[in-house]
This record gives sequence, C-alpha cells and structure tokens, in this order.
Amino acid sequence: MPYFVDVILPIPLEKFFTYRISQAESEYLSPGMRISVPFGKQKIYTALVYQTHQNPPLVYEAKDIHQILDEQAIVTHKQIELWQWIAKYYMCSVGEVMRAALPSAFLLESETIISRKPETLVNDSDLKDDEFLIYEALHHQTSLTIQDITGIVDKKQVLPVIKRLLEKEVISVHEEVYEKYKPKLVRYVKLNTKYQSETDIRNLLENLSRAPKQRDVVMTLFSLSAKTKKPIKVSDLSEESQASSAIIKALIDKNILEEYFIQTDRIEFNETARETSKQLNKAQNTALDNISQQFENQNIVLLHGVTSSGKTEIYVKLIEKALKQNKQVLYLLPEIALTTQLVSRLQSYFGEQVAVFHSKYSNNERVEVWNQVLNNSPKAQVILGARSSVLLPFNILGLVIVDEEHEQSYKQFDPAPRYHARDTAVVLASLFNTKVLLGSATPSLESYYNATLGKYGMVELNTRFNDVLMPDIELVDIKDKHKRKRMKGHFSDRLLEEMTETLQDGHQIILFQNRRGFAPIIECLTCGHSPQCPNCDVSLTYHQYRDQLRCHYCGYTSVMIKKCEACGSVDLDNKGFGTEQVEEEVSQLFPDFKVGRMDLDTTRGKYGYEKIITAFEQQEIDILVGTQMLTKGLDFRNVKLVGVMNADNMLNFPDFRAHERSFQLLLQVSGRAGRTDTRGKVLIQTYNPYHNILQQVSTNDYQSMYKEQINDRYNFKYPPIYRLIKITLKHKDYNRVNTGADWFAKSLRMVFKEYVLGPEFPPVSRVRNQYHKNILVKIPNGQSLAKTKEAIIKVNNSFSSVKDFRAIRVVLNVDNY
DNA sequence: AGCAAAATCGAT
DNA sequence: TCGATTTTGCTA
Repeated sequence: MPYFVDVILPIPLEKFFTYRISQAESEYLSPGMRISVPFGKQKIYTALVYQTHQNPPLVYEAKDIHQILDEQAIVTHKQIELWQWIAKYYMCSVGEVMRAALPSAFLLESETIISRKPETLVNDSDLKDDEFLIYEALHHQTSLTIQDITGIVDKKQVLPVIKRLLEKEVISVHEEVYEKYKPKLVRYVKLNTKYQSETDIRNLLENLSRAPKQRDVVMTLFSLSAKTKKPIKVSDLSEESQASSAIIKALIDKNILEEYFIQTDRIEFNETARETSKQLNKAQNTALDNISQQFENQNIVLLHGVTSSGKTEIYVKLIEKALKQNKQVLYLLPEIALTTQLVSRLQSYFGEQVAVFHSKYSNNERVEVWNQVLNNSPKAQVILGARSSVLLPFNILGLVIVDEEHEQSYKQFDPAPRYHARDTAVVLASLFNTKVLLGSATPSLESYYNATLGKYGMVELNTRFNDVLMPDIELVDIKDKHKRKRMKGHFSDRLLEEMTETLQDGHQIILFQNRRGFAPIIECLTCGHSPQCPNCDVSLTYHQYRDQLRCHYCGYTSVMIKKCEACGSVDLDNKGFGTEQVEEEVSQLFPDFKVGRMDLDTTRGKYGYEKIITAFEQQEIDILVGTQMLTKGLDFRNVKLVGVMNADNMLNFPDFRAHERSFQLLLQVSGRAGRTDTRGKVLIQTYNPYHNILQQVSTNDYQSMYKEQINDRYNFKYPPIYRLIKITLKHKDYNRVNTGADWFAKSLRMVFKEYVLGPEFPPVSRVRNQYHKNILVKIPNGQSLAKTKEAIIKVNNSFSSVKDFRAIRVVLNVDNY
C-alpha cells in the first residue's frame, strides 16, 4: 500500500502538492513538520507537511520526497488554520502566508554547486573567454555557486555558459541544501582535568614563572571560578586578566587550559531587579474593572484613552492576570514604537518572560524566538512584537493586546499576504477562544464603529496620568502671517516666540514635518522644468546632506543638478520643504541650541532610532525635527512644545481617509507635549485654520470628528460602512494597462454594477517603469464577502486567459485601508 | 516563484 | 541566419 503526503510549498500557487513516502515515513511525519522536496526540474524546496494519506493522485505520478527536516512539528495546527483564514480572506495562497510566517532560516533552498571534472583533460584553446575564466577559477577553488560565477564573468546570463561547459564535460553540477540557522556557540575554558591536586597546580604555576602573562591568566581563572562557580567564558577571562586572546590560545595549545562550547541564546538580557507593577490611579482602576467586566460577554474591547493616560499600566495588569493562568500574551505594537523605552519598561515588570520580535531582528534571532514561543518557554510568555508576530506559533494564548490600534502600519501592503495584523489578531484570539484588547488615543473609525454597533466593548479613559492637562493647541494662520510679513522662512512669529520661551526655560521642542529631504520639487525659474525620476512619474526630492536628487518611490539617485537640464538656466528654486530644510532653518535661527533630525534617512540600521531617541531623552538634543516617526508612543518627559510646520499637505491628500489620518496624526504628535507637570503647548501652522479637522484637533474632540467622518463615509459609501477591495493592474506598457483595466472593470460591472469604481490612475501612475491602474470594488453591508471574492477571482481567471492581458500583473488588496 | 522550452527579435 | 531576449507553460 503506497503512502502519500500533501505539502504546502512557499510559492504563490493555490494548491497542495502530493509526494510519495514510505510507510515508516508516513508514521513518522505529522502535520507542521518540514520536509524538503524536489520541485520543477532540479530545485529542492522546503515544504510543510499538511497531511499524510493513502490516496494516490489520479492524474500524475507522485515524486519521492528528498528528506525529512524536523523531528517535531515547528508549525502548530492552529497556525495552519490561521494561514488558511488569511489566504482566503486576503485572497492569496497559503504558500505565500507560509513564506511570510516562517523565519527565512527555516526555508532552506537548494543551491547549485559547480565543480570541476578532474578526469576531463581540457585544451585551453577549446574554451571561450568566459568559459576559460570559470575553468581557471575552479583551479583555485574546489567549487563555485551560481552567484560566484555571475561575479566572475560579470554577466546576468550565466546559465548558457554553464550549459556549454557541462556539454564539454569540463564541470559537473549538483544541488546542495544547507541549514541556514546556526546556533550561537560561546567559547568557554577550564583548567585541564589533569591538574587535580594542589601539587599539580603548584608545579604548573612554577613552570609558568617564565611566562608571567600566562601565569596571570591562570590565576585570574582561579579567582573567577572561585567567585562565580559558573563556567568561565573566554571573553570574560580575557577582559578580567587584561590578556589578549593569543595568550589564552597559547595556554590552550599547551594543554593547560581546555576550551569547550555551549550553545546560547542570542537574545539575552541581564536580569535587573524586578519591579512590582505600579498602583493604578482611580481612573485607571475604573477602566481596568470596566474592561474585565466587558470581557465577560465580549471578546474584543476597545480602550479609548487619551494620550499619556497610562494605558500601558492597564495592559500590565491584564498581562499579569494572564500570566498567572500560565498563558502566553501577545502584545502588538507598530514597528516603530518598539523601542528600548517600552521593552525595558515591560522587562522591569516581567523580567525575562518578555520576548521581542520585529523585522530588524536577524534570521537567527527570529528562529530563537520562534522556538521559544513554540515550546512555551518561560522566556516567551509575553511576546512583544510588530505586525508579523501574529504569525508566531503560540501554544496557549491567553490575551492579545493591540496597542495604537489605528496605526496603518499594521496592514501589510506588499508583498502578499496583504494582511492586517489587528484583524488577524482578532481571528487568532478566536482560535484560542481568548480576548483582545485594542488600545488607542485616536481609534480607527472602523473599530470605533464596531464598538458603537456593540460588536466590540468599549472603555474610555479621559484623564491624563497624574492629572496632567491636555496640551493647549493653537492654530496659526500662515496665510495671514505671510501677508503681514510675519514669517521667517517656514516659521511664523508665534512659533518662534514659543520656541524661544521654551528653550529659555530649558525645555525641549519637537517640530513635525511629514516629508523628508530638503525640498520635494526643484523648479527652474526660467522655463519651469523640474527634474523627474526616469523610472517613476514623480519629481525628484532634493537631499541636501548628500547633495543628491532622490526618488522616494524607486530609490533612484543622481547628483544635484547645477543648472536646468532643459534650458541651462542656473536659477533653480525649491518648492515645498522637508525635514532637512526645517533642520537647517532651525539651526540658523537658534545657533546656540542642538538640533536633531529623525526620519527614514537618519534612522537606518538596527539601532538607528535608538541612538536619536536616547540622545533626545538625555537632552543632548534641544530641538528634534522629524516625520511621523515621532508620533509613535514615545515618551519624552521634558518636551513642552510641539510645532507642526504645515498641516495642509496631509489634509489634502487624495484618499478617503485623509481627514481621519490627519486627525490621528496631529493628536498623536500633540500628545508628545507636556507629559509631566507643566502643560504642553502645540502650535499647528496651516493655510486653512477653519478646516473642521483642525478645529476638532484643537479642541481634542474625537466625537465630532467621528460623527462627521462616519457621516461622510455613509454618504460616499466608504469603509467602515462599505467594504473595499482594491485591484491594481501593473505593466510597463501604458496602453496595455489601460485596455486591460477597462476590460477588467467592465467585467466586474456586469456583476457588481455601480459598486465598481474606476479604473483610475493613482496619483503616481508609474513606479519603477510600471504603469499602475486601480479598480475599486465596494461591498455593501449584507453582501457576502466570500461570494464577492469568488466573483472577483472568476473575473481575474478569465482576464488572465486573454492572451493580451496575461502579462499584466494583478494585485488584489482586501481592506486596503 | 523559478526555470526551461518556445517564440520573437535583431543585427550581421 | 544565428544568437540573444522575451514570452509561455508547468511544477506533484
């Protein structure tokens, strides 16, 4: 009787693949284990066991598997269930979810290894130039990878060359699978066991009298092991004895010391003194009671608490409760808010039970967290993580917290799976039959709407911690200021006044400008020409610190032009302004104070944010200029003034959520001001101070904003009243995208009538030389989501069976907000 | 996705 | 006309 296994492969194909296995293998394998399988002509892929069975496939002969990679399942049953939900809901393949979920070190792939065939004698003159290069390289190295060869011959296409060499029997190729995860080994030393007695040791030290440094090392080793009674790390020994590693190596070579290795975790932290969680104030206590109460008949509760109201302390109490029941807790945060600030705060309460997971972690670190979560290790009871941590292998989950619930970074846009971590977390929690707490000072309309419908519970927290007053928000009409010549660069007299005063009092300032670089457009004053990106339909942004022009869509860079490319005139002008320009103006206006900048350009690298944040925290920086990065849950005690340089460009953004987003962003930055005793001040510069949203921001009136916006959404049939699926067509040929999009929209209209919008070009219609065109499907309440998606898939299938359209890439984005 | 075979392109 | 580049088809 033959045995078979159905596997998930990490590719965008919507089916399982069946391989043949032996009976023994079938008994050994269980769902969630990894195996490697041959796929296609020669590649070997990592696959995940979905199920084993005995039904031979009807239309093909199943291949044998390559090898089994795990002893135990590394993916849980619940995860696979969640993957299937994600795949179905967000219209992608389970394989794509798998690729996103597994740390890439788990996804082994084979690599083609090229080596020389020693038995073939070659005549050099038989080889072409590039063939000879490879042949010669193989004399120096026993084997080469495809990548090596690409480097050697400096061509993109290397396969033909390899093929020719194969035919001439100069080389041979084979596939090699390699393990990407390497456990971290730490080097330890101990005294060789042959030195047992006192006399042995005395003799040893005497022998070393002519090598005083080595003797010192041995002495230090004694004192260290007496002190700690623990194994001694080589690094500790060398530090303590001031000896170089060469000296220690000499001792090892002499067989006086023995070295050995112990596998350790990469992520470790020093156990600091644990704190007991803080006493809650009255408002927090009421909120906490309220939450617990609502959890009795509600699975999801929205905590709407103003900035700096102490939401984290409430979370801590809830986490404590879940931990007492020996359950894991998932604490989701936007990537950017995952700073040392919050991590160390939680570690001070929960010690090493806290595990952190985010995209700046290395592959090996991710594998370690994965395994700890999977094994329900005591080191992974509270998982603090960004979007992708909803995909971790939870064991027994007891609570999910989604902080800053309104953050759009919870939604993944590219590549598939285009999932929303908040919504996925809700499904995850329901699989574990547990509760979700959504927290925000400015909830998303959809969550607030769900709460008003009674789908979610809701708890409000309206007072700031320690009864600090909400900041005083003032709108500054810069149109008027310009008219009266009260502007210095981009600063109004009001802003300068407040800045001077704040600095004099020794407080810090945050300036917010939601645009990086120096100027987004360079324009020739003579002919009006402005430099454009060659690959995208956008003008290039000027970055002063590198004297470069840069495209923010594709990363294209060129040196700053000296004169207009079109007419040669040297009169160039900047239009608009970004953080760099603000930074420059501030340092000129306040030369005695230190100015810092925080945006994508200054926060590259693993500890990018940390450096700037710490510098600002320790008041090495007086004025911090930055983009929306500044808004995410940072807690700076000494900031008294927040200035918004220009509130208009985000309000006028062509998107149905522009107003909601602006409200959230502005209130979040405002929340950075005055987090301790003194009342903070916020100045918002705008050309349109009578804009409703700005009025609502200045009075901190979430309710009015909500009512007005939800009314608009109702009238214009937008989420959360209607659901949206966005379909984007991409191709390098403008006309093909156009006709394709028209065809697609027409077919959709046959099914969904007036609920199809577009096709329309997005504001930037060409990115990386691909033209984009969008179609929007609106789904009224009551229309089945599943049926809608089925219909879209049907249209998509017939679309891709049209020869002319097949080359157009179609991206389906569910809930694209 | 990734790869090879097939189809098309284009310069001698 | 041959080699290079793009398109198409398939993976178990």
